Amino acid sequence: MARRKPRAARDGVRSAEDQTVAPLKRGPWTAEEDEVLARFVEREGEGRWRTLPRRAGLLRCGKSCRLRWMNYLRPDIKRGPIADDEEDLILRLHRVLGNRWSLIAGRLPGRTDNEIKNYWNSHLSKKLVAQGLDPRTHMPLAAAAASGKTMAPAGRSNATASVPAAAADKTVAAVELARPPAPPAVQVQPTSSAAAAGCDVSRDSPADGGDEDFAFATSSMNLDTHGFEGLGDQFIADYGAASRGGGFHDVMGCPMVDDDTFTSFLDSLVSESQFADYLGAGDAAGHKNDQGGAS
DNA sequence: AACTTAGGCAACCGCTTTAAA
DNA sequence: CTTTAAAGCGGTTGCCTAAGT
Repeated sequence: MARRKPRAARDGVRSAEDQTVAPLKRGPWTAEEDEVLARFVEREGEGRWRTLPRRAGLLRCGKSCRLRWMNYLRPDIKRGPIADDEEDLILRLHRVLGNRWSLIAGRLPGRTDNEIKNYWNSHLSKKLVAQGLDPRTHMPLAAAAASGKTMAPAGRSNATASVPAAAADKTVAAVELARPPAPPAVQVQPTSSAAAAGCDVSRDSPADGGDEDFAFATSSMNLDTHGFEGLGDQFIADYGAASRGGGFHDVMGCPMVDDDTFTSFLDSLVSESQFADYLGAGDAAGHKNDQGGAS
């Protein structure tokens, strides 16, 4: 449901994308528009969003069309309330990934990043607070307050605010993992270490299918005295060794893992049994089950 | 019944990265 | 190498509605 009054109508400002001949429509999508868009995309396929409105005969910007399709019209969208197992998975993934909504959504078939983000903001974050946990760090609120170190907002905004774009990377976290912070629990921030190591810690690229690498994600973990999920940092090292068959790579002076490794790691979160397998046998060869990239 | 408040969520904004020209 | 278009992401906004007073 759309209820937002078009911003242009509120402040008279039009974006560059709106500087077109016909005034673009904003706000709620009508059933007719939905039908036009859905039919067009089904016929022509996704992509070329910028020109799609004109080709489809819609008075919307391409961005709006893409968003509408991705978050609402796509045939594989799952409707209905978030199930308990989905909620549990979101919690676990968020603990690892932070506010990487698209990546989290990529592990919940049929769910969109927007949906998960909204669900988090309106339900889960409050749930954690009610349990005495910091929704950003998943640490006990008292501990977080005492340490004065809380997880910076995950995702690009944080990264961009503190790290030059060119400094983004897949590698930093592994460096941190090799030297986990001393207690009390501290949320590792990619920023300083990235800068120090000259590594790149920002978002993943669309080209890699949307999967963040293991390194960045783990940089968002709570590397407290118990390690990830209380399993201990050794798990991380073991996991990397098992899934790569040779331990973490070392590239440009920064140990790192590839997308497959990280994907397997995420899959292990999706499946408790797989997770247990990793802990037990360390045989990750049969567990690679990439479900695709982000939404 | 009328009014106020808070929650939920779709849509939009600003920004970055990547690829193509 | 530079510029531009396209795609994608996370944060924010603000309308609608249910609950509370």
